[in-house]
Amino acid sequence: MRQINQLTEQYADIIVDISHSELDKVFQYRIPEELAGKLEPGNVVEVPFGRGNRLIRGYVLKLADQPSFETEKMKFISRLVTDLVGGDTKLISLALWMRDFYGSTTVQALRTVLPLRERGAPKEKKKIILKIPQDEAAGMLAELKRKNQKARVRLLEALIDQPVLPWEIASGALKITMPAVRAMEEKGILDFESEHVYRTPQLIQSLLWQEQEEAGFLHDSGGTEPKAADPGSERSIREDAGFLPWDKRVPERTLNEGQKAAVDFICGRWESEPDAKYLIHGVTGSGKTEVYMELIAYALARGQQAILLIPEISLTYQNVMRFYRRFGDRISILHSRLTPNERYDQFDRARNGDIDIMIGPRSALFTPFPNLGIIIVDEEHETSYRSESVPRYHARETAAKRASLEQAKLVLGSATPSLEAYYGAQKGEYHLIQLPVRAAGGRLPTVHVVDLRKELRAGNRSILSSLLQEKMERCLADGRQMMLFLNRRGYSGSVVCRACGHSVKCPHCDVSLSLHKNGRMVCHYCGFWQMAVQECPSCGSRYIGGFGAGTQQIEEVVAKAFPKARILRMDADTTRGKDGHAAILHSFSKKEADILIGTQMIVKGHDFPNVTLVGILAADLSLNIGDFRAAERTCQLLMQAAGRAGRGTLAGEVVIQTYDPEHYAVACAAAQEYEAFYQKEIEYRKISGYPPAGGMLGIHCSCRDKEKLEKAVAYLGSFARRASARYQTTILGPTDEPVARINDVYRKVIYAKQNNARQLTAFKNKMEQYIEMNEGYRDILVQFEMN
DNA sequence: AGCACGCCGACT
DNA sequence: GTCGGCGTGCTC
Repeated sequence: MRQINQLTEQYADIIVDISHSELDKVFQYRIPEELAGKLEPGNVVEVPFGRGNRLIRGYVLKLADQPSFETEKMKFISRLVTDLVGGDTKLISLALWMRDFYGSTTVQALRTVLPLRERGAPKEKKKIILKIPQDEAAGMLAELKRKNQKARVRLLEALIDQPVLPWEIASGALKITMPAVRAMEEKGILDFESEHVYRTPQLIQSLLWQEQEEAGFLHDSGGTEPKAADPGSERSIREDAGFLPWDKRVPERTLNEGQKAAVDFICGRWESEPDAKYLIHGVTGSGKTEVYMELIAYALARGQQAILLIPEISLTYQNVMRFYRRFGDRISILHSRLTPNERYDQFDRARNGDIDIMIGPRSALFTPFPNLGIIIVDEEHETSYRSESVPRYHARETAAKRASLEQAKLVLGSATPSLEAYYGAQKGEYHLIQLPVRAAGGRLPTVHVVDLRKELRAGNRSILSSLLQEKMERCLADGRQMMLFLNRRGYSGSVVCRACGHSVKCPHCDVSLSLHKNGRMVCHYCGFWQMAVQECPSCGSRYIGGFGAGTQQIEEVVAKAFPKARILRMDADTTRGKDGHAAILHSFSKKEADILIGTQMIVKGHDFPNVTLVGILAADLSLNIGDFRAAERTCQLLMQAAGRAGRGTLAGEVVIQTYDPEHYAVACAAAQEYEAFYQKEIEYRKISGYPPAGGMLGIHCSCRDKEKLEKAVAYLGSFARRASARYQTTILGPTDEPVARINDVYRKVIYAKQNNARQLTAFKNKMEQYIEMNEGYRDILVQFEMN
């Protein structure tokens, strides 16, 4: 018996749950008898670690039949934490790929890919509390100083200043270690407490979400589908959305020629090209969603599951309802308001076969379906597909990787594809599918371009050109609605002195404060505010005031020009409330307002059939942001904004105001010619070696200490230049990030360009290794971003 | 990261 | 001589 066990004994390769490069390697453990045969890759276990054998969490990477470490020294796994079915070998491969490609520790990658259920009440907050009176502590401080017990002196000084001290501060800034605290605790000087902090009750959060759902029901009938016009009120829709099996449902409307061709094209290759990738380039309103639904239905019919990625912003009730109507309860939806536990539960349902379709932002990509058939990335060009935390993965690229691991289809969809996707299509990595006509039969809008320089020469200094004013009048007279879109990028509303040019900056961030109507100057990065100044802090002049156009100012101007019009404004301020965003859109769709004024957020994926006019107030503002994607962003934004007009049966018009009408981003958007834009832009990328023509690595460094950062980054830059000879990379920088300081943390960046992805990854690894080895980067947060 | 082990300076 | 701080090195 024992011998048989010996012979068949397996060993578990485990990654310990400590994100430290020194520990970022495989540790092998023995599997106790009671767990034999029960472990699978992806399981979470508790293992004894270190001399003290303290129990820590670990991830099972794989099982091995042969030990790769002396078995005598090998310890046993203590217990299985989540006794759920593992077998997530492919997701683990995906995590390891993410680690290598984007740069992170194995744990960080695993944590992103295999989200964990938080245990009971694990969220502990450790604190140190001074137990003796402060004057007594002061006496003790003198004694400690005499004894030269530096660590304790630092701690006591801090405690006299602040009797309750969070452990993070003590261990971080003060470099206090556990033994020091223990000793002082024993002497009765302080108390060491770990207080259980419970996260916000989940119930409230889900209620908030439901509330938004309720609001969504009310205006869902404003959707484009003719079917929604039935007298069925919100109640019957809800019941209809109930729990019929998906295959009992009918397609919500028949597909047009183009849609049908797209579906046939992809389904026709389902078997013969199991890991084929597709890019659907469909003009705004071309009905990509219907195509997605057919593809998903096809996958489901074959016993496969589907993931639909959407940008967070377009997770509106209208969109979601259409899927519910079609697929019923086989769907689950992730959204930002789910707690980690709730999110985990949804993944669990996917694993158990309770659901077949997952819809959600970035993170939905990691849904552990047993037989994934298709991944769809809607609005593939959206910037929110790039994660801002390590590993800084891009959902489009990662989806492609997962699709090939699972032999699943990948479908990207956009009206304005990213250069990456379109370039991929040109190279034959993606099948390109064009949907050039609007599904509802509507025509693409007529676009007018207004040269603001001419306007100024003609003596019109208003934000509204005469053409736009004219169109607005017409639109209002016809009882239609309009959207005014301000393409702004942080400049607007800044407070500038007209005498000396001084602009008022946030004391914590390197951005100008924005002047708001309530007389406050607000920082849009950290939320800092102060009352508006009356005199210039620099020269004392009284000629200081708001400069540039913020949405508030535009609202005022429009209100003055059209006193009878009902205006809604949507920006960071008016949507701050829990559901401000949805409430405003809801109100606008109910025609409670004639004019909707807003920033980027009004552009994304909302259908308002009664909107016939879209005004873009300053098209080129985002051209000057100093990012190689500036032109791409601008063109996409303009085309998307223009696409908001004439979504129903009514013809739409668009007025683009610009200082730079000749710029190809503006001109191509105005002509609605994506292809032309792509040709110009890819040429520029090729010449200058920017993605997607070449690979680019961003090394983002940040630190609270400005000098330390500058010094470290300078060294890093010169090391990068020395290494660049071997890896044939071109180094740019170091330079400040576009926002050089946020919340008192300074930020710098170095870029490396290299056409060969493999070489660039090797270069990244070299840099990673160098940073690990050098003490000088201890306090610097370094993040890699692969493009 | 976090913990034990061990060296060296201060004080009974 | 001993106490205990703080540096050093290792973790299957």
